[in-house]
Amino acid sequence: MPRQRKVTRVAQLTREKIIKAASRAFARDGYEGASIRAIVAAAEVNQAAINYHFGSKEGLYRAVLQTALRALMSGDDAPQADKPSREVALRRFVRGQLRPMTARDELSDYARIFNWETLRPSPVFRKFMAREVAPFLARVTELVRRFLPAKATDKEAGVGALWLFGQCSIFVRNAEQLANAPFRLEIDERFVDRLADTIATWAADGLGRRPTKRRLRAAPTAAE
Amino acid sequence: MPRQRKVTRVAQLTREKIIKAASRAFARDGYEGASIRAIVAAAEVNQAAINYHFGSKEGLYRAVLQTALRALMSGDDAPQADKPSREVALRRFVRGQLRPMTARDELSDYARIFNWETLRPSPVFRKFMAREVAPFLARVTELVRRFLPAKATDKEAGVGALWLFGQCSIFVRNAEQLANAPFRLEIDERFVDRLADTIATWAADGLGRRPTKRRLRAAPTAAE
DNA sequence: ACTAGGTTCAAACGGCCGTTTGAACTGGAG
DNA sequence: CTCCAGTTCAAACGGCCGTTTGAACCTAGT
Repeated sequence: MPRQRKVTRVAQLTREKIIKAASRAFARDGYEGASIRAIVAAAEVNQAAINYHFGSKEGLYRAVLQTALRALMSGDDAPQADKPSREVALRRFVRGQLRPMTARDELSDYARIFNWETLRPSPVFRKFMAREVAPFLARVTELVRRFLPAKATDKEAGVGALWLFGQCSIFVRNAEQLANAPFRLEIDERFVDRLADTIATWAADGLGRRPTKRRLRAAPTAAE
Repeated sequence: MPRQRKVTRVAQLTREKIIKAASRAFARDGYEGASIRAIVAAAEVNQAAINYHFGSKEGLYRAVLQTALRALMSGDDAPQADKPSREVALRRFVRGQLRPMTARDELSDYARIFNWETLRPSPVFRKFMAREVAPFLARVTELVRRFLPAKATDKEAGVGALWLFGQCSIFVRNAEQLANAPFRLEIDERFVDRLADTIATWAADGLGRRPTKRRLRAAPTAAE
């Protein structure tokens, strides 16, 4: 599918309908699990429209990832301005990460798409996104660095950033099941606010002290 | 498929070959992504054998989950005996969780199967496993409780347990990609040992202090 | 050695998948 | 108004999926 020379208004609307429906489908079922037929049914367009407008299912996914990344990156420009303390910045980041636990919108769809990618990276993601997420991660790395000793290496800060992501993402991924046994938690805005407090505090206290390397190394692992 | 009255030796061997190949396939591709044809090819058995021995793909998955749970539960009886300090116990747990980062065996397959389940719970998992994993999680909850103030509620300890899981699982899920940009880490036993030290220390320091509730609540979230 | 029942096998079934096709239909520039 | 590039559409294609079938093949008990 070579680049179109002209794009009519209705065609642009079709594209947007498809991307919107596709975002929901890819978030719910993953790239391979989502089907073209389900997407076009939700978008109320013809099946061939996807191959016409995006070339292939993979091309559509690429377009969805572009849309997702643009939305996730543009969301947090404003709070950059007021230079909050590291604790406030951390708490804000954590709360933003936990947002999909209660929110039910396109942003939480995008977050879930990236969750699928961490479990089974698609070829599209590997080639197209690997560099695009780097600046996003760099921002978290800088946040983490504000808690680490000055001489911490880039790799240590990167590990810290990933560590921070992990603390949030497990609650997002299991949000639905937290309501059931054995947790029996009521997931509402109030709960997520308190959870963000807890995680931010625990994380800050953990990062705050320099880890004493090999302090516990004498302990043999269970699996050996 | 009603219960067999007799099971020959060769038939039992066929079942084991299937479960072994299926564990790898389900771990790699997830329940829906793994195909019967790929499993029987790896196991070198006839395609109809799965429906004959397990009734359906879902029945096979149930059998794999049973095998996985049995292996995961039996793995950590021994270290219970010597009553290690809470720090040593924590470090040991973390190292055990990180094991699949370097190990390439059935246990890491099982761990990955459970990772799939947290992203997209299968009906089999919901019905069959919901109660079975409870005791497994209870053990982690007790470990977390040793770091929390005595008056911490069950729900708080449960949140702490999940928090601890999250810190480990993100490294396991992204182990493959840590070697690439922008991390460029060399994942070997030495690295995982040091990572376990770091996580255990950070987690212990975080849990060690009682979180000051609402300390940071004044900060508005970025997404609103 | 015979046989009955447990097990394997190749083939086929219907169904969903992503993609292609070619004709029918528009809408905006001339 | 005309016309044609841009777009929609219904139908079909080949391929992979889980499952079923019925005959062939062991194997253990008599």
